[in-house]
Amino acid sequence: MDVNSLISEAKMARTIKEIASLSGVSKSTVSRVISGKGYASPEAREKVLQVIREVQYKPNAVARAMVSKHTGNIGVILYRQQPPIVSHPLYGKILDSILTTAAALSYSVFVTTDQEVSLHSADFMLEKRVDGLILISRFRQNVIDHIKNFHVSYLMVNGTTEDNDVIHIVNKDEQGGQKAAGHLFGLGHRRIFIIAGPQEHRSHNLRLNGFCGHLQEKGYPVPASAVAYASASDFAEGYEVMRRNWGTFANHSHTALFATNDTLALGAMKFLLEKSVRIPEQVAVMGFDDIDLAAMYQPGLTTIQVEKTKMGHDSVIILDRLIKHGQVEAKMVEYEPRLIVRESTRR
Amino acid sequence: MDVNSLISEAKMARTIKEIASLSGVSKSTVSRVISGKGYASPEAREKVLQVIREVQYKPNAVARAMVSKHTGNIGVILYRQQPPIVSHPLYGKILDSILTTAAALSYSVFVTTDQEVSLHSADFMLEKRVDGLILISRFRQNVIDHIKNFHVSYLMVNGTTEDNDVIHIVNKDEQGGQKAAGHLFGLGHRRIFIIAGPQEHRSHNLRLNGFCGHLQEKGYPVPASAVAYASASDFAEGYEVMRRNWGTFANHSHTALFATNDTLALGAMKFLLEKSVRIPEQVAVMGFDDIDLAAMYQPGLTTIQVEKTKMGHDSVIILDRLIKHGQVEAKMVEYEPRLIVRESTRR
DNA sequence: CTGAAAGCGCTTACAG
DNA sequence: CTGAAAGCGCTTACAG
Repeated sequence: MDVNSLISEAKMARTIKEIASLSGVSKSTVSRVISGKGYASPEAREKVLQVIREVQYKPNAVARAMVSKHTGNIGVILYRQQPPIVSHPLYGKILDSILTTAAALSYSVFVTTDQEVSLHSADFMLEKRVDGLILISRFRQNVIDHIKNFHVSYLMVNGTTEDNDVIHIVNKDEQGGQKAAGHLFGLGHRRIFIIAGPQEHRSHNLRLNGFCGHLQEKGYPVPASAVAYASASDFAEGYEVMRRNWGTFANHSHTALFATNDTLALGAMKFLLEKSVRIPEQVAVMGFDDIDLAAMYQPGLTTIQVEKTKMGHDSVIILDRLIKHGQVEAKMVEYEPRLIVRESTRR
Repeated sequence: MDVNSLISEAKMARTIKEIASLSGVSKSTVSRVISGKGYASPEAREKVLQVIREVQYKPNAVARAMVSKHTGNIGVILYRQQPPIVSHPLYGKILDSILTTAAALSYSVFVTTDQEVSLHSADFMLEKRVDGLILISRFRQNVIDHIKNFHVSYLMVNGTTEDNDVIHIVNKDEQGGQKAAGHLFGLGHRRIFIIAGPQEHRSHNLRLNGFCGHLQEKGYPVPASAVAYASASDFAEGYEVMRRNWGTFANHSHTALFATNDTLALGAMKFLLEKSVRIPEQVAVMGFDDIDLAAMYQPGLTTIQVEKTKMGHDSVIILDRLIKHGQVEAKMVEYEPRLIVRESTRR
């Protein structure tokens, strides 16, 4: 059978063996010209390359992985009880950046989601023999311990864990909380209401602490009555918490509102706007994260910017180093958050 | 070497061979108890299962794929020139649904992004020997032709192509456009301004046609001066187009605005709100898609809901059938869009 | 019910 | 410079 008759057939998945026979050389030689390592005469090389082009041969990455012991795949596990998964305003951005960076380094990426305590996704990724794992959000210690048990590179982005062995990529949330407080305080606000997201999340907890700590230092400790704890961190909950606390809020003549993330802040802001509260004239509002929506809202939301793109990018770069060298310089990478002032606090 | 000494070692990737020797049976038997097909004595089964548990054996999916000829992986290629990729308000939702459904069917999913004309991602997925491919958004014909060349199941979600061989999963955009026009017309609006997204996108084009067609039927054809063409479909562009057309808009005393997607509508709305235009009293505004942001905005945006979750879900179900049976009932699956009325058109 | 053998599509030494 | 052989970790007939 000659090359042309093969070309006219429907393209099936070819093998290196077929390429070898069509080129009149051995499998070994084909393998060498494809990989570019090992010798091959110019003539052999030329012929092989030509055949490969003609039959549109695509090397089988599965077979390659089988012998090379690495798949060129990484897994991203995003803990979420339910959607939004990738459409989460913060994690989606981190993931975008992970995808872009991974592609540049020729990794393919599996994206999975799982319950906080479940080992299922992790096991699945382990079976697929991913070269590395990126954990986003909060994972229980049993999941971490389980992953640690196996020889796989992994790290955690924006996560919660007391485990110091785990490589962390995080925002300086406490410092961000301080900056937020500093901004509002500098504007003259003394009676500030706070909507605090779930405190078992490291970031919400640190942001709240940073915020309150700064005001305390200034001599204006935050009274317990000025903090409302949200049981979730989404828009609907922000709206609802504000609604529930509307009485308290108005009675104590608060002049500003801080929420430990933008989504909560925006939910609360929608409620305030519905009540015809003028923002920022009557109430200044601040969030945290700088999700896209913060700039889109009217009025634009003042916030503390988390380096989502940098976090995603660096997580892949660091994971790549971990995969290739088995170790990495620092256990903890922290990013300085930045104050973004928009109309919601501007006078 | 006995089981206990092995357990105490760091867990390396085990092989079926080790399990066999630890259990005192052959590889074949181990394979049979794992797969559950083929006979194995209760004693053998018990012993093997116990050893597997003890050493935390994870079967190597790569080796499995090598022989079974299917990887259990599917690839999602999302065409995007640049971010947002997964954080795109519409595609992110579709992807969430794809991830959830794929997980339920035990598929792992690769998420990649690519330029419209590039074959790179497709080739990469082909080399990884994915069982199937989901194409989201617009792909040029050369990419489609290229994929078609290989024996891989694939389909297109919310995409643009004249190729009738391709299985499509789409929203009834033209009908949606008619519904939008019907709603505004029913409210008494006769002078409606339109911001139309890039017309090379099937959906923007059909939405515009449906909208204009309906008004024409009612005897109120849309004058060319009432349509502004946007060169992109994002928020910034919506804002900018509204800004540029503000003069025309006000002069011709338009009472309503329709944009071919929510993001454009919201951008325009932000501009109007900044100009202190009262919505909906002075201008009613409508978008299309029903992204999360539409409900979050103040005022909430009236829109035409696209079945994002259903589209994502069904794309996986259909792809799965295609993978398993090589064919599928219908070439085209269309969803009926639904009108969602919110404050932006409510009086 | 069980094991030895062959084979999936590659790569990697090792002879020549 | 090139080819034959072994092997990656499984599964699948095929004998026994």
